[in-house]
Amino acid sequence: MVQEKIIGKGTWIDKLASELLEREKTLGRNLDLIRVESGLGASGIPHIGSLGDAVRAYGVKLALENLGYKSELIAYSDDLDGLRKVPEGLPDSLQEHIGKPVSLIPDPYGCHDSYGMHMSSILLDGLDKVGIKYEFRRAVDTYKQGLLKDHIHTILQNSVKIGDKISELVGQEKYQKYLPYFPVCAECNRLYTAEATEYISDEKKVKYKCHDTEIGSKMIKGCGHEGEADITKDLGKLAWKVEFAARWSAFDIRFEAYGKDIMDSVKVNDWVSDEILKVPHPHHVKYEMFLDKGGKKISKSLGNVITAQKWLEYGNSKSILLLLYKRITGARELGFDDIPSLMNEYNEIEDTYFGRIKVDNQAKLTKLKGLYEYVNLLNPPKQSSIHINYRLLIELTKIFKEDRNERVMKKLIDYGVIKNPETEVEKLIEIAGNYSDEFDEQEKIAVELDDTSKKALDKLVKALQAEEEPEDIQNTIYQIAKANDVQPKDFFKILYQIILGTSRGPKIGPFITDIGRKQVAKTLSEYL
RNA sequence: GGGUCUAUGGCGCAGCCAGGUAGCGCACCGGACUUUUAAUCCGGUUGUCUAGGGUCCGAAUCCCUAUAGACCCGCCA
Repeated sequence: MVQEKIIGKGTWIDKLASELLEREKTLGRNLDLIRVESGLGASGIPHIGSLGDAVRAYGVKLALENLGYKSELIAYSDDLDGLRKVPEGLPDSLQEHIGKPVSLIPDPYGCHDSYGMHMSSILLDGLDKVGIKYEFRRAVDTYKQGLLKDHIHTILQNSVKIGDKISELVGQEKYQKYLPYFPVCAECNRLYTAEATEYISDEKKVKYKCHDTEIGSKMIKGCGHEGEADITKDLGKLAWKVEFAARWSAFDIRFEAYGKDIMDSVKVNDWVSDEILKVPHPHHVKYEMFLDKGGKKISKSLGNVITAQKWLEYGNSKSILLLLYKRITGARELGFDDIPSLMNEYNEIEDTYFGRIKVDNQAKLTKLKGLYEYVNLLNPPKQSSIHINYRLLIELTKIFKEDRNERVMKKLIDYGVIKNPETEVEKLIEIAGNYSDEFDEQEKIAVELDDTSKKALDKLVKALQAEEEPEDIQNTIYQIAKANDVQPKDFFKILYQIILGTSRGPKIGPFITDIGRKQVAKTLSEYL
C-alpha cells in the first residue's frame, strides 16, 4: 500500500481543511485569520440540517486550527429575507406580515426583538448546547451599516452581464428583466413585491414599483408605490443569486458548506465573486439534505422537523455531533429512532480511542480516533465515560415509570453494568426515559396461541392473581409450562412477546415482580 | 429540461469521500447447558457488493456508461 501521509486527524474534515489551505496558498491570500461561514435561516424553525451546516463549518475551523492556523466561524443570520409563508404551528396573525423582512416582523412570542431573531435564537441556542462557538452576524445590521454597499454598486452596474449569466448557468431568466436587488417598499415595508428595473449608477439609486407578486402559490398584494431606493441608505437586499458573493467578499470568507438545494445559487455566486467582484470565491463542500424516514425532505409543514432542542431531550450532544461529523456525503434518512444507535456508537468510538477495542487497519484506527476527537470538539476527555447500552436503558425506562431513576439504577447495579449509582447515569436515564415515553409506546402485537399454550397461560394468570405472592414466579412459570405440555422455551417466548413485544427479555420471574404481578396478569388475560 | 445522491447476505445497514482478506445488527437454522431468560457460548448458509467497461500488482471503494429509485433546482430566499 502506498503510504499516504495522514493529514491532521485523518477525517474528511481534515482533508477538507487541507484542500482549502492548498487552494489559498495557490491564490496567495493572507492566512492570518481564516474565516469560515455558516448561513442561518431565519424564516422558519431551524432543524438539525441548519445546525449541521454550522457544526460542520465549526469542524473545519477546528481542523484549520489544528493545522496551525487561526480561524473563526461567522454565523450569519439571513434575517433580512422576507417571510414567504407562515410556518406550521405559528400564529395566523403573522399572515399580515408576509413579504416583510423577518427582522421587521414582531416576535409572536414576544421574547425577542423580531420574528427573525426569535428563529435565529433557536439555532444559536442549539449551537450553544452542543458547544459550538461562533461570531454572530445579522443581515439587517450588515445592510444597515452599509457593509455591502460597494458590492451592491458593482453588482448593479453589471446587472445585464449577471442576468445573462444566471440565465446561462441555471436557466433562470428573471434577472434579465429585473435587477438582482430587492428594495423594501417605502410604503408597505415589503420585499419582493418591489421589483427594481433600473439602476441610476450616479445616484446609487434603484427605481422600483411595488406590485403584486407570487410567492409559492400565494399572491402577495403590492401597494402600487413607485419610488427610488438609495442602496447606501434605504433598506433593501440583494437577491440570493448574488448576495453570497457580496457577503463573502465583505467578510473575507474562505469556506462555506452548502446544501444541495442551493447548489445553483452557489454556482452563480461563485461566478459573481470571481468575475464581477474579482475576489476568489470561498472553498466549498456540498452536503445532502437530511430526509425523513420516508425519504421526504424535512419540512415544517409535514411536521417531521427535528430540532436540536428536541433531539437533546432524547439523546446527548455527542450523539448529534457524531451524526454530523461521521460523514458529510450521502443522502441521509434521519429520525429520532437513530438516536439509540448513535448513543451506542459514541461509546464504541470512545472505546476505540482509549484502546479497548482493537482496530487492525492503522488508517481506520486513526480516522476513528480522529472522529472521536472531533465529536469532542478536539478536546477529548482524559477518561472514558460510563458506558451503558442505550437500548437497555430504553427498555428499563419503559418498564419503570414510577421512581424511575432509583429503580433503573438498581437494575443496572443488579445486572452488573455499573457498581454504584452515578450522577452521570442519572442524566442518561432521564433522556432514555424521555425517549421511551415518547416513542417506544408499547404496541399490542398479535401473538399466535394454540390451545395448550392458552391453557397454560390461563393457569399462569390465575397463579399471578392469587392473593398470596407465589414464592418463586420463575419456577412457577416453568412448572406450569411442563405440566401443560408446553415447551418452557416456547412458553417464555410467548410471555416476552405479550409483555415486551420481543421474543426475549430479562429474567422473567423477578421482572414480573418488578412490573407488578397483578398488572401482568391483567395484560396476559387479554390474550386468552 | 438541468443536477445530486442511493443501489452490499432474508430484512435493516456500515464499509466507499485517503483502494489491500466483505462486515455489523436483526431474523432464521443447528449444536452446547435437562430452571438457559437484556441468557451465554459454538457453528451456519448461496452476499456475481445493481449491470457493463476502464485504471491498478490489487476495486464494494477511483473513472466512464447503463438501469432503477429518491431528492433538489427550473417560484423565492
